[in-house]
Amino acid sequence: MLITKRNQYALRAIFELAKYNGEGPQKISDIAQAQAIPVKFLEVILHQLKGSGLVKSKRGFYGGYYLVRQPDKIAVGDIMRYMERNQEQSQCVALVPEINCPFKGKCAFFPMWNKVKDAIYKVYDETSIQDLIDTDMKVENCQ
Amino acid sequence: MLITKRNQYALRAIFELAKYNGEGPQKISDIAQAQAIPVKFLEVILHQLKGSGLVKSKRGFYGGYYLVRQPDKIAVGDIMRYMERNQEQSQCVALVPEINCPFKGKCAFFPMWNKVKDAIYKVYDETSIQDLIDTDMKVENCQ
DNA sequence: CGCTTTCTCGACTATAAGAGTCAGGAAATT
DNA sequence: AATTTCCTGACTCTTATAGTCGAGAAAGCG
Repeated sequence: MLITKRNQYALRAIFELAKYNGEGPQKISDIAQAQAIPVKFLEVILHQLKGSGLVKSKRGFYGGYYLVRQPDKIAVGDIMRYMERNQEQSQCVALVPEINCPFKGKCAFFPMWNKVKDAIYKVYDETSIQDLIDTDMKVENCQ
Repeated sequence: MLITKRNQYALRAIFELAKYNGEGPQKISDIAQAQAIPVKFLEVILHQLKGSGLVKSKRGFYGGYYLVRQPDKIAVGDIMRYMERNQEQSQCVALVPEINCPFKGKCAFFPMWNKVKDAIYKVYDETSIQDLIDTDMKVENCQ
């Protein structure tokens, strides 16, 4: 699979937060239900996302998660870049861990993999969470 | 990993065949050695690739695999499309098997995933095996 | 012809990344 | 004080992918 569940869930969680942006913190359990994500797994993911500075949380009765920025100021690329940050350094364009590459520094495919990566992130960077919400509304109305 | 080993090996195998294009069939074992691919695994992959019509094989003493088309007439996209053909129908843009999608037909992310897929295949289609060989020569000379 | 080389091909096992869970703890709120 | 919610590390489970095995069949060689 091209995109891990974890990353998809991260995207969907922020998408869900954006829907209720300005209405106070949203509970993990509600987000999980709305986006069909296992609650415990989402706990882990949202906690991880705090590190990105995109979301903050509040504990207690009226607790939950909320967005720090407006949905139109958050690009999908911001989220994906954060979620993939650990792989970035060590991997040849999100593909082969460089340590295991038998063609270190002499790989004919390297430039192409880079182009692929750039092309993917171009789409990610051109898509804001607000765009996704707009799409969502269209889809809901049509069918 | 974005690209499976299997698909990378398929690409590398055809790349290797292209290097010796016109010099008769190349043995699996030679290709495997040159591209650091487990022999038995490569057997499976090359056999699979016959179905694409890109390669043919010959058994016996001077046997091996060879390209049907010229390297400049083979795009990386041709290979990748063939290797991923089974996933294509059932998967939402090489991502989530549609059967398991909780948002059937109403997914706000669907258009973005399509754009991503198109962007990737645009790069693949614009890169011929001959391009990779040209890149390879440059890389070899520089270092 | 018999021998070697090479591809053929289904069935099998192994591995590792990712998915998801558990259990107890800590802060807010009422 | 009680309840609700997030916090957090350590754990297990699952599945796709990777890779192997072994017997067989065509092609050429001498």
